[in-house]
Amino acid sequence: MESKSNSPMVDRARIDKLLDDHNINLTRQRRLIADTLFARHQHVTAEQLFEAVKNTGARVSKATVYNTLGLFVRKGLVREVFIDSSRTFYDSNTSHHHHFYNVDTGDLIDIKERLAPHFVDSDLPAGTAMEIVDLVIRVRNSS
Amino acid sequence: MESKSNSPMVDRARIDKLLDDHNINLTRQRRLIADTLFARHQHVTAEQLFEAVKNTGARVSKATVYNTLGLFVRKGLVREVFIDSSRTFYDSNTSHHHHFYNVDTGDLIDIKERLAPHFVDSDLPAGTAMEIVDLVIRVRNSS
DNA sequence: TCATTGTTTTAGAATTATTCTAATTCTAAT
DNA sequence: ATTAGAATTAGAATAATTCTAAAACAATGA
Repeated sequence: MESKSNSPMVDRARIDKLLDDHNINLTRQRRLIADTLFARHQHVTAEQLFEAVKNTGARVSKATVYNTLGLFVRKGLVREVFIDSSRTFYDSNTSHHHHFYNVDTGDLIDIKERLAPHFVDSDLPAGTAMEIVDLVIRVRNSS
Repeated sequence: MESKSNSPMVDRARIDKLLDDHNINLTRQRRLIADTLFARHQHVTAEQLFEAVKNTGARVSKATVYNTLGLFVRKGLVREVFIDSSRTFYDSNTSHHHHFYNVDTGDLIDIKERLAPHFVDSDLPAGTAMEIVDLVIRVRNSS
């Protein structure tokens, strides 16, 4: 039994259900991208994901990787983490957590503890509601 | 008494001293950029600053605005705040504080209180040292 | 079943933020 | 003044991201 897929067959149903549960229409490209992205918990850039998908032998354009990641973000499947102007990461873990970013290695590491301060509505600017809290702690290798 | 400068003469000495105190060589372009940037506390993108400088009648290239902002960041005169892939703000206030970002208006608003969690060395990944804590609370207009 | 129409998705092309590098300007020494 | 080296500038190149026109798909009716 052969397969061109980059993930074991047992995962196919899981990925399909994941997309379906989030009201995302199934397409060949979206499956390929999701297979690679959700193979494990990871932080990847659009470029890295594009390369990873390409390495499975699949043909998907970079624009589609961007479009699909944007869709996944809107649908709550992945979370965007903005590190700097040329490093937007996509985190396959959407649970509420924060990140260490190692400026020397480029690694993004989860902060397990919920150490973020708690904000209540009255803390926010008048007429606004909280969307999301982004906490990134930049660290460097202590040489 | 006339002046092509976009800031009152009383500020000239202040700006010059500011750059000098941070070991930044004075040049025509850097003065023009700093005059506009430090006219008041503000959060601006490189593009906005470029336009603002241009509106004073001065001729400075956009590349120089980018290069100069990068230099100012390295010298600790301004702080970079990464909001998303096409919105890097430069904050003329370098004191330790965080931001509300209104996704509807694009406004960046200081959080006065030091509500960020306190991290000690042992909280950090092994072999790393803290660089900076970036906390951005995204809010939206509650319609 | 097969057009027809409207909707969704894809990906090449265009855009735009940012960086790079070659040319220019400045500084210091002779 | 002239040269040599360092610092600075800005036009050109790059690369991340978005746009849009074409392609694929879905739904409807003859």
